[in-house]
Amino acid sequence: MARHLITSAIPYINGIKHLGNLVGSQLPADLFARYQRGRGHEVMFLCATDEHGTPAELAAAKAGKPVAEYCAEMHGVQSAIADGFGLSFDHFGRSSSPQNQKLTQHFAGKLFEAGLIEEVVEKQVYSKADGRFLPDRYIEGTCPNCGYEKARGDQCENCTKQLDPTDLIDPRSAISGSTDLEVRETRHLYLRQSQMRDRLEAWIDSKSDWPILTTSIAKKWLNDGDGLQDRGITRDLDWGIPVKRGEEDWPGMEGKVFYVWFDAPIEYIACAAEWAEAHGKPAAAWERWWRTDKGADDVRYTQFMGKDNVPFHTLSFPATILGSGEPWKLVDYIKSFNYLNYDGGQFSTSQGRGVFMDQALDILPADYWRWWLLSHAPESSDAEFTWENFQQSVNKDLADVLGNFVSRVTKFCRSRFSEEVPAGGQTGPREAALIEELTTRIRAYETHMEAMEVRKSAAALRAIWVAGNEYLQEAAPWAIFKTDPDTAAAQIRFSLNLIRLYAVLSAPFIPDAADRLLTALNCDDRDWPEDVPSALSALAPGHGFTVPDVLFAKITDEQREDWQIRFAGVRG
RNA sequence: GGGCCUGUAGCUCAAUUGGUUAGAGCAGAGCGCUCAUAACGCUUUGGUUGGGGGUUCGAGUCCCUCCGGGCCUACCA
Repeated sequence: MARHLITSAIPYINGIKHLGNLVGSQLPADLFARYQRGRGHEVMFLCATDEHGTPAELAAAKAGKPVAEYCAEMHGVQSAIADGFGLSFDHFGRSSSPQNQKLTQHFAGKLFEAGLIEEVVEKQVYSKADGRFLPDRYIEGTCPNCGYEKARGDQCENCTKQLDPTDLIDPRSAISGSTDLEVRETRHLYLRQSQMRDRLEAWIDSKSDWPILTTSIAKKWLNDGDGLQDRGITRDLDWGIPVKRGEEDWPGMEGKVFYVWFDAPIEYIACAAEWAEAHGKPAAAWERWWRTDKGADDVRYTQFMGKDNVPFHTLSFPATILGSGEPWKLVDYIKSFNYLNYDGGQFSTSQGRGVFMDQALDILPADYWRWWLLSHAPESSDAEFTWENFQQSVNKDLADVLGNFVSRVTKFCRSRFSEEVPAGGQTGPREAALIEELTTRIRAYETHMEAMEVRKSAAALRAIWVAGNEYLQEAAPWAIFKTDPDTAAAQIRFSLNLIRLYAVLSAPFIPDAADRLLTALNCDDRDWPEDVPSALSALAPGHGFTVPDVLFAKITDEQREDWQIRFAGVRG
C-alpha cells in the first residue's frame, strides 16, 4: 500500500472562488485523492484557507468586521462550499492557525541560523490617512509614460509599462484616495534564495517528468536576469504571523509580520498538525507524513495548483524547506494548470463575471460541474467555459451515456423480472469479449489517472460507459427475452453488475452519483476491479435493488439561456 | 521589450516524442433498435495540421520567418 500526500493550492480568504480557481487546484487534487483511496492506498489530502495579507485586511474593513472574525467566517463559508463540491479533504485548515504560526516562526529561525536571512532597510510608500504602508499595486496615479490616470504603482494597465510607485504623477492611495503619502524607511527580512539557486536548479532538473508548464516557469525564474533573486519575507501589517526566530523575539522586527507567501506553503505542513489535533492524535501521526526521519520516506507528495502559483511552489517553498537543513518532505510531483476562461473572456471576481462556486451549487448538483470541469481541465493550454458546451457535454455524457444506461437496465429488469438480480441462464462469448475490452479500458483509465492526465482519464471513463450501451444493443435482452428468458436474465444480471462497476470507477469524478448508484443497488462493495470478471459477479442472483431516480436530469435550453444572461454581468 | 506556452475537422481535444493513409467525442447526414432520460447502436460527410520557407528517405512533431491567442516578468495573492 502506497502512501500519498496530496495538497491543493490554498484559496485566498477574501471571497468565494470561481470555477476557474476550482478546476485549477482543488478539484483535480480531489480527483487524484479519491482515486488513490479507491485503489486502497493511504491518502492524506490537505487544503486550507490562505488568510493573511493586505487584501484580507481590506476585505474585513469593507465588511466592517475585525479581520480575525472576518477570516473565521469566510473560512466557514469556503469550507461549506468545499463540502458541497464533495472535496474530500482530510483536513481543511487555516493559515492563521497556531500550528502554522509556530511552524512559520520555527522555519524562520532555522533559516536565520543557516545564514539565509538578510536584513534590508528599504524605502516604501506610507499613507498617513490609511495608517499603513502601501504595497505598490495599492498606489494609483498618472502614468508617466502614457498619461493613463489609474496606473498602479507596479504597472500601468493601459500601456503595460512596469513602474515604480515613485514614478507615478499625483500618486494617491488606492484604498482611501488620500494623497498624503510619504516615503519612509523600513527594515525587512529577505530570504537569500540566490544562495540556493544551484541547489534548486539541480533539483528541478531532476524532475524530468513534470509538466512543461511547471518546469518552464521555474527555469525562467532561476535564469531570468541575474538569476534567482532574494525575496522579502516580512511585511508592515497588523494581520499575520508575528516575526520571530523560533520562540525568540527578532530585534528590529517588532510589529511586523511574515509575508503571506512565506507562511502560506508552510500551512501545508501545519495543516497536517491541525488534522492531528482535531482527531486527538499525537504529533507522530502527522510527522510520519512530513518528516523523512519520522516515517515519511515512503510518502509520495503531489501538489496541485494554477500556473500563477508555480514559482512559489517550485522555488520559494523548496528554498524554505531545503534551507532549514531539517528533513522535511519535499514535493515529488507538481501538477499545474492553465486558466479557465469564461465565454470569451476571463472570470472576474471584481466584475462578478462568470460562475462562482456558491452559485454553481445553487443551480446544479456538484457532479455536473465536476464532470465538465475535469473533462475539460486546462492542462495543455487555457480552456474556455461556454454554456452551450457545458449543456451539450453534460447532457450527452452524464444523462444519455451513463444515466440512461442505468435507467434502461434497471427498468427492464423490474418490468420483465423483478427488483432483484435475476437468476438463471449463462453468459457467453459476448460477455467474455466485453470483459476483455473493459479490462483493457480500465487499465488505460488507471494509467491516465496515475499520470494525472485528467482529460484523458475522463475520456477513458466515458469509453467504459459507452461499452455498456454497445453491449446492450448487441445482446438485445428485450428481444431474447421473448424466446429465451434465461439468457436474458444472465444478460441483465451482467448489466446490473456493470452498473456497480461503473459506480466504483466513476466515484472519483462524480462521487454523489456513484453513491446513489450503490445505494440503489443496495451494495457497499466499492472494491476496485483489479480482476474484472470477479468484479462483474459481485451482485448475485436474488440480490434486491431499487430502480433509482433519474441519475442526471438534462439541462434544458431554457435553463441554459437563463443562466447565460444571469452570469454575464455584475454579480448580485 | 524579454521569456515561455499555444494554434490540428464547424466545436472540444488526441496523435506512442521524427515513422505507413493525422485520430476520438460532440454537432451534421443516413440506417437500425424499441429496454431506456426523444435515449441507445451502426455507417458516414468533414483536414493544404495558422501562412511561407528549410533540414530529412520521411515533418503535425525539428529549424527560420511571418500571423493570431494566452501567460509570466519577482511588492496582489
